[in-house]
Amino acid sequence: MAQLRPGPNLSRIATSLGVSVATVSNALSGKGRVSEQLVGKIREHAAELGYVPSQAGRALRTGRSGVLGLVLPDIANPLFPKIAQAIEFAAASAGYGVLIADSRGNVSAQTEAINRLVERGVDGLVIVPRRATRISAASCPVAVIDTASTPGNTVAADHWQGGQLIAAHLADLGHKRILIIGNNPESNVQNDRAGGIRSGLCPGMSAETLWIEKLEHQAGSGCPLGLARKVGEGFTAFAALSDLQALRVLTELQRDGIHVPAQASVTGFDDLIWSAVVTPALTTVKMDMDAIAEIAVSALVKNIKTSSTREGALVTAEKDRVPMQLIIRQSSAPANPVQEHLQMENS
Amino acid sequence: MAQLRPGPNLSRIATSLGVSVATVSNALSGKGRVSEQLVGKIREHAAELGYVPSQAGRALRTGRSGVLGLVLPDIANPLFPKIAQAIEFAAASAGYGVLIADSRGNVSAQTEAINRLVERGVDGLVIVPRRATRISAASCPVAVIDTASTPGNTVAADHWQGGQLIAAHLADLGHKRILIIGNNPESNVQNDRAGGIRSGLCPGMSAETLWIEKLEHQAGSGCPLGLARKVGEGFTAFAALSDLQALRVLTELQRDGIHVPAQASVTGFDDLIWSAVVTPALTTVKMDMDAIAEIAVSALVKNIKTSSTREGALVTAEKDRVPMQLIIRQSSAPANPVQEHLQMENS
DNA sequence: CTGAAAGCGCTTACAG
DNA sequence: CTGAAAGCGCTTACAG
Repeated sequence: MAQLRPGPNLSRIATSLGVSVATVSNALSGKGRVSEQLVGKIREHAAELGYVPSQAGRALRTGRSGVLGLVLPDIANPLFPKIAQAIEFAAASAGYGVLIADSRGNVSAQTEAINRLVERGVDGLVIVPRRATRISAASCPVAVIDTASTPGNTVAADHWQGGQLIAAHLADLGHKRILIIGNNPESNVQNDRAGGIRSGLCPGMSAETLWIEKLEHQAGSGCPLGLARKVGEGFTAFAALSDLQALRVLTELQRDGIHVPAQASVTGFDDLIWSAVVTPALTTVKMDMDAIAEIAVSALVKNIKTSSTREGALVTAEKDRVPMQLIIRQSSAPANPVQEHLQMENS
Repeated sequence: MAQLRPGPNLSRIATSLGVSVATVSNALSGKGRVSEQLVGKIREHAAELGYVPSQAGRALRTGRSGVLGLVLPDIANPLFPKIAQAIEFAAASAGYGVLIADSRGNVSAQTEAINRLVERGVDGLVIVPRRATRISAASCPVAVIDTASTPGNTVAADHWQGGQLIAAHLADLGHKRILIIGNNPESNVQNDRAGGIRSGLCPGMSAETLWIEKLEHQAGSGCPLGLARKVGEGFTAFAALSDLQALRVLTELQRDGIHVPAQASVTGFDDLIWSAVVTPALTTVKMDMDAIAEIAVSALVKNIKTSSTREGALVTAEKDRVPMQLIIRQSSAPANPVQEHLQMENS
């Protein structure tokens, strides 16, 4: 049988150096009590040989794979890149790999995705759940990222506070009538954001909410939202509950000859890739994904290292709310001369 | 020491059934020659017990982890969701898991990411390279996804042909002067697309290329591109080399009072999430990511199963070019009454 | 400070 | 058709 892993293993280093594998293992891991000089010699030799420890061997022995699973409701979601990047970074920093699984489609696909990951032996799971799914305890520690309203949630952006930032910003700009625009009345995230906006309104301000239908991505753009008419009715600010909807709002207004921000302000959420690219650039509220990922991963890792059984439960200790941050861009500049002047200069 | 994996293992099933582990293993894998009835009994019992094979044990024994690595130049890239989703699906269908790594930043980060994955014991690697990186042969099979112009490339969308689709579409619409808009003259992908467009022009048509600077995502929108002036100069079609740039073009034109598509057509590439959402919806050219992923993964899997050594090289046998597909939406409807009528009806 | 030994769970020739 | 045995590479008590 061919040598499957061409690289050297512990015993090759051991024999080559005339010591035992146990000593090599201890020297390399820094755990056992090995003499300084021997440690040096062993490490040097290992490096020379280009030794790479076998994850399989280690995993079999320790019962830990060193891998975390990431389950997403829909990888095609535009927020995904940021989540994945942040989780991957946090995991890599903690010495873990990240296995992905897409629960595209329904809830049963989510369960399947979780199972696939568990079968691959992940030590823990980061789950961004679909709608308001309750995650039935998997057989490993689980961290859930969504909103405070989600049962079993561990950590999330403070969407409510994010909404308040939008409200305060629009108040500063002097807006009185706000139209909140979402596409999913069932979404915890969107409800938190909308609630935050309403709770943050100042006296004299009012808000209505418009739930628009979800677009089929293939089908081309849906019905016009009639936003120009809303401007006619006196709405001057459109607060979308996601940048994707903000984009829809912005382009429809522009197409219908409404000038943004001179005639109406548009704001979004999430600071998605295009928010800085469109003209005018979108004012938005950003999650601190790196912080969220860091909290989720470290909670998971702590749990993994603590409990010696793999029987996992939700890592619920924390329940962190990570504050969001307002990013002011041109789409919500106030429609007064001073601001317009400034805006022209830096555009 | 606590039982790390709570689940049953082969020997538990074996003793519980009074047979040998070898027989259980053979029955479950369907490889060995085990009597029909015994196979049935064993499988049934395994299912009852909720047996999940240990990947670690299997990996250690076989030298294969059953995991593929996916290396991306920048996970924050908006194309990433589609790539990841497609690769994950293709891999899962072939019985493989997908470990991700982000080579954010420079080329050395890419090498590091590859090493991290190799150290985790991936059986093969799917790499979307940065710029024109040459992938130095890693110690496992590698499939590279980029363009035909990329050295060592295995499979990619036919970006050139995609460009030709755009050219033919604009020709059909009666456009004469085309402005091609890209942001990276070094990019193989963008050059292929631009070349395809130019090569597909009909007699009487002409194209110029405008390379715009890359936006810093944080910095807010960059300088205006002066597109309205280009309309004044007689350009009637703006062919962006990616939907992100198309979005920038579309919103700037609209902000400056140019009506799309009445006064100018706008097209993009990639069918990114927002292309169907904006008003007017973007005409674009779509990659068949599922096909690309399927080809890359199956080439990898074939190579993994064939070669018994893990010494991998680039899986270069195929060199497939997967055709792209034109998706016509409102942003490039011709500016004649008939079309405008149709457009109103289905909008 | 160092080493001999056991064992994690699996698969695969080989023998019966 | 079935089983006994070896061994993948590692870590961890335990003994010296």
